[in-house]
Amino acid sequence: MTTRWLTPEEQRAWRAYIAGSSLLEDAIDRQLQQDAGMPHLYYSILANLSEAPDRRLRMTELAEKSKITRSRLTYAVTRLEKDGLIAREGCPSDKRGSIAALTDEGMSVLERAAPGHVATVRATLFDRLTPRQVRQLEEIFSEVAGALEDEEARSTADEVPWRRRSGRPCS
Amino acid sequence: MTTRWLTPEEQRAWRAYIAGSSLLEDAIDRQLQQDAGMPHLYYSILANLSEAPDRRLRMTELAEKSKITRSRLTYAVTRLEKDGLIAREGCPSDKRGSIAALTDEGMSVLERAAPGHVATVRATLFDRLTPRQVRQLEEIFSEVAGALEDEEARSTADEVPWRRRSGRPCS
DNA sequence: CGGGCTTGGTTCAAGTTTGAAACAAACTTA
DNA sequence: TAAGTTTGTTTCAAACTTGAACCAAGCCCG
Repeated sequence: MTTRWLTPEEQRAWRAYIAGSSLLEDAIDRQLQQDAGMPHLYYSILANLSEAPDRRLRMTELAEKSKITRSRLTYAVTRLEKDGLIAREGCPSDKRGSIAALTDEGMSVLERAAPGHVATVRATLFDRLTPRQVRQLEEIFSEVAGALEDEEARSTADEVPWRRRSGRPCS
Repeated sequence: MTTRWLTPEEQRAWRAYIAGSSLLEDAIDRQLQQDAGMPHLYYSILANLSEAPDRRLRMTELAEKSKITRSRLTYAVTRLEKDGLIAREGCPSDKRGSIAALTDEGMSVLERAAPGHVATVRATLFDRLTPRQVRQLEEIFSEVAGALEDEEARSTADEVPWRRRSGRPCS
């Protein structure tokens, strides 16, 4: 099939998105690195933990909430643990499992960093958008996220499909 | 000043954006890594070069177009040069300068990768959006990018302002 | 029970990113 | 014109990311 290239409007949107999202992430990373000594992702991990019941979560769940690989999370948690912001606990019910728990210090670092972070997000994003644009932003990225999550679910479920029926034809 | 927290709508939009943009970049990186052996950023660098007059650009210009630091670009170009996709040339008019030129091989790698890349961008983003949303996407991120670029310009211009007038008071 | 597959997590090497420092050429100005 | 500053780029070490490989512990079924 011959490629359907992007229309001029799509091109413009795509370029604006690439530029804007990259500058935005940079700005947020810089602010958090300055004021809290950690990149945005690490802050988000702490934030996700802080909202979990009892402020603790299995590694896999935390990775899913944070939309990152387990491997990346392992590295991040190791760092945050060294900093004393997270504690690792074994999972009693499943001895394979490991639980990340936000420490009191982690919570207070998070609380101290939050105002500056929100201020940056406002200054760079929300204070520049109309309410309608805020709604559109949500719709657009919910759609994208939803689609990509489904796809991921489907692709891991179907993994190597020809293996799932011991090679015999459908019947 | 007491923090203006995000409204519930803003919260939802922000979370959707964080999740969606991160999954989107991952998907695009994976596709390009698979099919072209390079991450999205490197592809964009080649694309930016391909559009420049004579397919060559000063490092700093290329870094600006790509919205990345010079340091990051140096690393990327070094890699792409090893792969034979870019050639470095000295700048005749300014001996400090260095020019990145897209090689023929670089151009053809780019051309071969383009269809798959566009297909992914379509499948994950544009084929899921209404024309109105495409327009909004452009407006939102143009606004953000514009603001952050201005800010950057302003901050580098004003650098250490108390030094610019040999310390004497305004008069 | 006892293989064999799946799941939860970590480890490892290779690749990338970051920000500060280093360099060198160009510019400015006394 | 020499000293000092700015500009263009690279270098370096430390931090982070990636994906594949690995190691256990649970699960399943004959």
